[in-house]
Amino acid sequence: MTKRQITIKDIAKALSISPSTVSRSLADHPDISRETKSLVLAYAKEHKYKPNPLATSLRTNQNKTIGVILPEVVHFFFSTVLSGIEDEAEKEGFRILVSHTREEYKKEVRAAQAMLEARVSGVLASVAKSTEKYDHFQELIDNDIPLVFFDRICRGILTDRVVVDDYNGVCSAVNYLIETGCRRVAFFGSPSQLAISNNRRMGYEDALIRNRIAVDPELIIICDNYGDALEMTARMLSLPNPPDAFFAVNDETAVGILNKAKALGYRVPEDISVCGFTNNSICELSEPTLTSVDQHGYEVGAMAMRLLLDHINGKREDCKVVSKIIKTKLIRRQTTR
Amino acid sequence: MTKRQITIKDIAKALSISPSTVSRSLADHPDISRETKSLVLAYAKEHKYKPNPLATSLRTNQNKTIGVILPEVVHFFFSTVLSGIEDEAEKEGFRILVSHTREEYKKEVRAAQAMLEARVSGVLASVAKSTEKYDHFQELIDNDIPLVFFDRICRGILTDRVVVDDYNGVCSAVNYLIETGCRRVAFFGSPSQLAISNNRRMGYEDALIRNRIAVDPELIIICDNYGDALEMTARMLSLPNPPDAFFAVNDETAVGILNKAKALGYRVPEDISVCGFTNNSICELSEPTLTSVDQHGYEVGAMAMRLLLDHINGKREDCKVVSKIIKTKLIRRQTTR
DNA sequence: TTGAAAGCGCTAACAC
DNA sequence: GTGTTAGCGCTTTCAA
Repeated sequence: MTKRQITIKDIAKALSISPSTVSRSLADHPDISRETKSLVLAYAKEHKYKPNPLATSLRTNQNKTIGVILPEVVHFFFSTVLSGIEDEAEKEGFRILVSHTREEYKKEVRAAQAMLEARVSGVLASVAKSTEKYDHFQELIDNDIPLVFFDRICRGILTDRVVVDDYNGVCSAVNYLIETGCRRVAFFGSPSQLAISNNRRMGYEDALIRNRIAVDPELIIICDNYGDALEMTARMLSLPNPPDAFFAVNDETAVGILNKAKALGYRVPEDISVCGFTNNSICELSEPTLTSVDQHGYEVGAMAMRLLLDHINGKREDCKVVSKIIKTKLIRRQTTR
Repeated sequence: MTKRQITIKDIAKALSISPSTVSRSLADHPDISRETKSLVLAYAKEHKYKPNPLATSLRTNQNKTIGVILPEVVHFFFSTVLSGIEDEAEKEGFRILVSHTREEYKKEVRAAQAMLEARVSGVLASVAKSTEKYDHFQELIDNDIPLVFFDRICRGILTDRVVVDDYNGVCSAVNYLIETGCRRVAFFGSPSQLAISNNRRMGYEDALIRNRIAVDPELIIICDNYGDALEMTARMLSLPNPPDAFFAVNDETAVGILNKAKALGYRVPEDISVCGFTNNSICELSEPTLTSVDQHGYEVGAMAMRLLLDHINGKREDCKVVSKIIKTKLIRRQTTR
C-alpha cells in the first residue's frame, strides 16, 4: 500500500492538460485562465498534492533551507537564539538545518562542509571556543553561500554579524554595583581568546575608571564555572583587602560565588553583591534570586536571520558589511542592593 | 566570480569519459577499472567535486535527512536527547531537520506537514503537552514515512517507541527515601494527561505500598514549577502531620521545595529529604546539591534514532512494534540522607 | 491561453 | 569495463 506522492504529471493527466499548465496554475501565473487555475487547485487540494521541494530546488538551483552552526544546544543563550532564528525563518518559509559543534573545531569544519554539500541558501554561525582557523567559513563565502555570524564572530571573515553589546552590558552592570555602594568589585572572566571575553573585561575596567576606582589586578581572575567559582571565591574573600562585590561572566559562576559566600557566613547583598551574565533560568531559582544581564538571545537570532534573508533575497548590495549590536539589559534581583 | 559547483558532467568532459563512468567510479562500482577510478577520484578531489544531494535524492527517491519534532529545545532533557540523535545519525551520514513545537499543538501539526513536504526519510517525535489529536502523525505513517516516538509517545499510533522508565525511576527513588528513614513522602506531580505523569505517580504509590506505608492523598499534589513549589511546600509543611521527604517530578520544582524548606528553618537532609527528577545541571548548583533521577536522555535519543535507521534500512519487518525502555539512575547527592 | 520540449545533476537498466 | 539513454519532478523558453 505504498502511496506514491502525487505529482504534477498526475494532475495533468487527470485533467487532460499539460504539466506546464499545471505548474503555472500552481504558481498563480497571470497567463492562465481563472477556470483552469481553479480546476487545478481544486484537484491538487483534493488529492493532497505536495510539491517536491527537491525537484524545485534542483531546477531553480536554490533551496529553502538555512544552515545554523552553533556551539552548544544545551545552553540557555544559544537555545534562545535558536528560537529567534526559527521564528524569523518560518515567516519566509525557510527550513533550518541545525548543526551543533559542541565547541569542537573539527565538528565545526564538518558542519560547514555539510552545509556546502546540502547546498543551503545561507548559513548562520557562532564559532566554537576551540576554533582558531577560519578556512571552512571562508570556503562557504567562496562558494557564494551568504554567511552571518552571531555572538561569537570571527574577525578575519568579512560578513554581516550580530553581536551582543557585551561591553555596555558589563559596564552598566558594574556601574550599578558601584552606584549601590560597592567599592571593590571582583571580575570572574572567561579564558577564551574570543573577542567577547575582551569586550567584557574592558566593560568592567571602564566602569571602574569612569567611577575613579583603581583597577586592581588581584580582583580580576579567570574563572567561568561553578566548581572553580567555589574555590576562587573563598580565596578571594580571604585577601587582606577583600571584594565587596562580584561580577561573573556567566550565571553558573555567579551562583558558585553566591553559594560560597553564603557558606562562609557573608550576607548577600548586605555584605556582598553578586551579578551574573546571561539571565539564565537559574537566576530565579537561586536563593536569593540572582541579578544578571539579559543578552536578548531571541533578538540576536531573529536579527541574524533577518540580515541573512535580506542577503538571500538580494535586498542588499554585497559591498557593505553590517554589524548589528543588540542591547543588553540589567535584570535587578536580590543579590544586589 | 560566481563559482558554479562542479558536476559529474564536467568531470566526464574533462576526462573524455562518460558521466556514467564517473558516477560509477565515485560510487566505487566493482565493474570500473582501477585506473579509471583513481583518475576520476583524483580529478574530483582536486576540483572539490561535491555530489548534489538534491539530484541524488530526486533520482533515488530517498534522502538522507531525518526530521525531529520535539517540544522544547530550551530544556535539559530534550537537548540531551538531541545530542544522542545527532551522534547516531551522523554515523550513517544522515542530516537532522529539527522542528520545535514549544508545546503547541498547532506548531506540531505544521512541523509534521513540513516533514512530509521535505520528504524526509523518517521522523522522530515527542508529542507536545497540548496535543490531543494525532492525525498529523497518522498522516506521516500513511505516507510511508517511518515514525518513532521518544519519551512522550502517543498511544493511538502504532509505531516503535523509546521511553524512559519513569515508573521504576520514581519507584526506586521513593524507595530510597524510605530506606533512609523517611516515613511521610510527599509527591509533587505534573498535571498533564500524558502517560508519563501517570507512570510516575504509580511508581510513587507502589513504592509506598511495597514498604507498607499508606498512601495519603494529602501528600499528593499537582505542582511542577518553582514558583508554585515555594507556596505549596510552605502549605504542606504546616499540615498537622507534615512530610519528612519530598519527591518532585522535575528539578526546578525540587529546588523550590528545597529553598522554601531552608527558608522555614528546616535542615536538609536532616529534617527533610528532597529528590528531583531529570538530573539537570542545577542539581550541582543548588545548596546542598540535589539528589535526582537521571533519565539518560542521550541514550533515549541514540536508541530512537537506531530504531528509525533500522526501519529505513529495511532491517526490520514492519509488522512488529518495538518498545524500548531506557533505565533511569538515581544520582545521590546532599539533599537525601 | 496553453502545450511541447529541454534540462537541472544524478543513477541504472540495457547495450556493446 | 564503459557508453547510451531514459527519467526522477519540476520550471521555463519557445512556439502555437
